[in-house]
Amino acid sequence: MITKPKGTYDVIDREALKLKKINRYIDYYCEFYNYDLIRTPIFEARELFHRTVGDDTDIVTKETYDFKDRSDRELTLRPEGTAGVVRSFIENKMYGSNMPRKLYYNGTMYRYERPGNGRNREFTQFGVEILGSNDVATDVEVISMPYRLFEELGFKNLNVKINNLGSKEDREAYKKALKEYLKPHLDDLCEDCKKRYENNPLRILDCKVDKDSDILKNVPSILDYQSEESTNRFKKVLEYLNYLDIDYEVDKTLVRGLDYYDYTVFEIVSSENILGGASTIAAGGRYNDLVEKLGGPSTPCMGFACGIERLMLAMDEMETIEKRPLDCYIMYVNEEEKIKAITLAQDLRMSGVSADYDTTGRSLKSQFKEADRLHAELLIILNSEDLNKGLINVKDNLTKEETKVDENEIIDYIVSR
RNA sequence: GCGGAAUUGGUGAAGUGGUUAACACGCCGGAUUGUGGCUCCGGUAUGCAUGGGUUCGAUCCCCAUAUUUCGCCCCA
Repeated sequence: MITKPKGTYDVIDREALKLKKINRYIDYYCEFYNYDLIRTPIFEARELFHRTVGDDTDIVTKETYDFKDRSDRELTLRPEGTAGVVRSFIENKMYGSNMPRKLYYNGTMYRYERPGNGRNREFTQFGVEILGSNDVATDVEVISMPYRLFEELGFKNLNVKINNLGSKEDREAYKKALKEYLKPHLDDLCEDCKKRYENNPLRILDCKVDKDSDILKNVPSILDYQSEESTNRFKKVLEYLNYLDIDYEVDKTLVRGLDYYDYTVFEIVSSENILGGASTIAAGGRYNDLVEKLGGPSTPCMGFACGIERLMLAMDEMETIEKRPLDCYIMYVNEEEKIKAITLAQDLRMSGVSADYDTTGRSLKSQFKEADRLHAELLIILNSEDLNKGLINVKDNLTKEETKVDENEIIDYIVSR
């Protein structure tokens, strides 16, 4: 038997219903928040992700799916969504008009990592990018939009963790201070942190191993090394969050795994037990230098990405998902009735009524059972005798009332119910 | 990449080194030969992830592989 590749999964039955619901909410919400849909390629030039996500990040160094096509082009399956959106923004010269540009995407991403609960090699992210605004209202919108969306989907205990990484200069100043502080304690840190000390000292802050050590408890705060402008900006973000009634918690150890972030960064965490270690359902932040870095005009941006699989997982705990009931189920036994069944089904469907009938040659009894399984609201029980008189037998599956309706009026009769 | 656990039908699962692998749900058929959902009766794994090994004999013991899962790393 050929099985699915490791780290991939099929979406069927109940999962499919959950996915449909999530996707509907996403499209609906994005419309009301005035975001335009964007779809970019699933593979891009390898170079793109090195320049955006960062050469030293794990995502790029250990987790990408890289391949050469038949003309030896170096390509990579996208590990995240922002890079492609920014590339498209520049390539299509979207900066020329209609700024800021508010975009949303919803598609599969690929990372070669160890699969687990809420983690897959092919996974889906929905995300939003606002390009061309440095206003704090933008930061707040990008945080509140997914927060409200998740609430609407049924999430109860959501928590926003937020931090301010400041400008590039702020971060350089802080890194310096951090290294200064850690230098005498270097031997007490875990192996990974020793490596991080040189490449990416900020990441030591959210190290799980050393988290509870006194060294990290007394570490200088990133918030103390920022310019007045940056500090005031962050204050304003928090103030606006209050206006929008978003619960948040400043977490000064929150840094993100992608290199392009600056100023506001955040995560939305769910406390649903089923998520276990995958409790972060969305995360994002500001990236004011990225567009310029990729060759576009200096454009401040803010965005987030959300893991659809994690939403689907958590939805199991929250509610029953049921298939929408069928409007009509048509039953028949002989050939004459069958022909009427297939034509009537077509007419009903074209009139906006969902309809179905048996195609496996089941007994009438089984057809009744099937109708109940589908929660059909109306049963159309065809029989030759009535058909010859131009009548069709319609039974209300709730009241059990049966009516004979003229063949020519059947569509109107059902539609007007 | 490192360490632990798991893997029995469509599903939830019981089980034992030795004839036909419980039970339940579901599904199919019948009682009711064209009006069901209740009830009753019957059917439903040549098979216990895959490949080796130990054994007279393995689903059960051992090894390997795969997949899933938990923790680390990382991250959505």
